[in-house]
Parts: sequence; structure tokens; C-alpha cells
Amino acid sequence: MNSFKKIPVKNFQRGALEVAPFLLGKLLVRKINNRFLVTRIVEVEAYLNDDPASHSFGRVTERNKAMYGAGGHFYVYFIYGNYFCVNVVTNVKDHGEGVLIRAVEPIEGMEEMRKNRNDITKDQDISNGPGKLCMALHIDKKFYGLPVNGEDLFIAYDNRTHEFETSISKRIGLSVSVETEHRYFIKGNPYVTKHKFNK
DNA sequence: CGACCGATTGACT
DNA sequence: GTCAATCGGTCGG
Repeated sequence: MNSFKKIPVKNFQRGALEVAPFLLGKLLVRKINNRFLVTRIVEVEAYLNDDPASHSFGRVTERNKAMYGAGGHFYVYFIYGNYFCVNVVTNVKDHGEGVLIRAVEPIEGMEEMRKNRNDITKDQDISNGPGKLCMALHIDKKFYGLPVNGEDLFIAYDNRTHEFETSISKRIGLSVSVETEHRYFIKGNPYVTKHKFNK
């Protein structure tokens, strides 16, 4: 698999609540040393501007300014002194919205991803979490603000046909309590983060 | 410039 | 199940 159909930036310039379920089942691909690490997105969360849980809430800062750029670019942030997480910015410029990619399923290059995860033994631990998948794919701040149809990290359509059922829930790990169900995941997929919210 | 804190993870009981 | 590590971003003084 190396003829990828990258998804144009324009597809992400609509509301985060539309983009989030759209991203499920799409491919997140990382090119390293001319080889491809291919994964399938299985869990995401939408963050809006008027949302107290969103990094874009309040005002534009040095960290969140990518969320206020045009949809179709990556917003990468560093958290808990250890981890990176990656989002897709949504809507047109100045909206301050995005979709966090919370979990992916390895499709190609799984053993290389496992090495990036310190040779962890259980397959699902390679990429069942926003910090874990960034480690597995070597995603860091160098992708901050870059377009989602770029060279070394991009999102593509999956050529194969996959039936799946989408579930929703409240979001995970928030320091503020929010009742809205803005988390979307592929029901039953083993790489979805384990949580009581799962249906 | 100092203090506080987090859209997490991994180690441990 | 619980809990602490860890440090850049953010904000207050």
C-alpha cells in the first residue's frame, strides 16, 4: 500500500462535529526514511471554541493559535511534561475548533511502531491513546500548523471497504466537567481506549 | 520571573 | 483499582 489518496484540506473546513465522525476509518500515515507507517483512525474527540474544555477557549495564545488558523492543518500540543497529542484543525480561519485523534489501529509497519513504543508486548498498547499514537508515529511539534495533506504526515482515504458502527460518549480526561458527547469511536475496535464511557 | 497545572501514561496495590 | 512523574504554557505580581 503506497498509492495514497490524500484528503484535501477543504474537507476539514466545516464544523468539528461533522469532521469528527468523518475522520473515523480514515488513514493517518507517517512517512519516515521513505517508508510508510500506516494507521487507521478509530477514536476522536471534537473541541469547539465556546467549550470550556478546549484549548481554544478564552483567547488566542502562543500554544493554541494553530486552532485559529484554517481547517485542515495539524495542532500538536505537549502535555504532562511527557506527551504530544495531535489534532486536526477544523472550520475556516478564526473559528478555534479542532478534532483530537485519540486512538489509531496499526495497518502497516506495526513492528516499527512497536519499537517506537519501547517494544511493548501487547499490540493494542502500541496506539490506544493520544500520547501513545504520537510516540508510535514520531509525531512532535515539528508538525505544528502543517497541512494534513503534507509529505511526512498526512490523512488519506482507505481504499479498502470497511463496515463499522460508530458510537459516541462524553470526552475523556477533562479537568472541567462537560456533559456533551463529543467523543466518537468505532464500536468494538480493540485499539479504542478502554474506558467506562464505552458502549 | 515564579507558581500552578494539564485533552496522559505507566507503575504499582 | 490508585497515584505520581514531569515540564512547557499560561498567567499573576
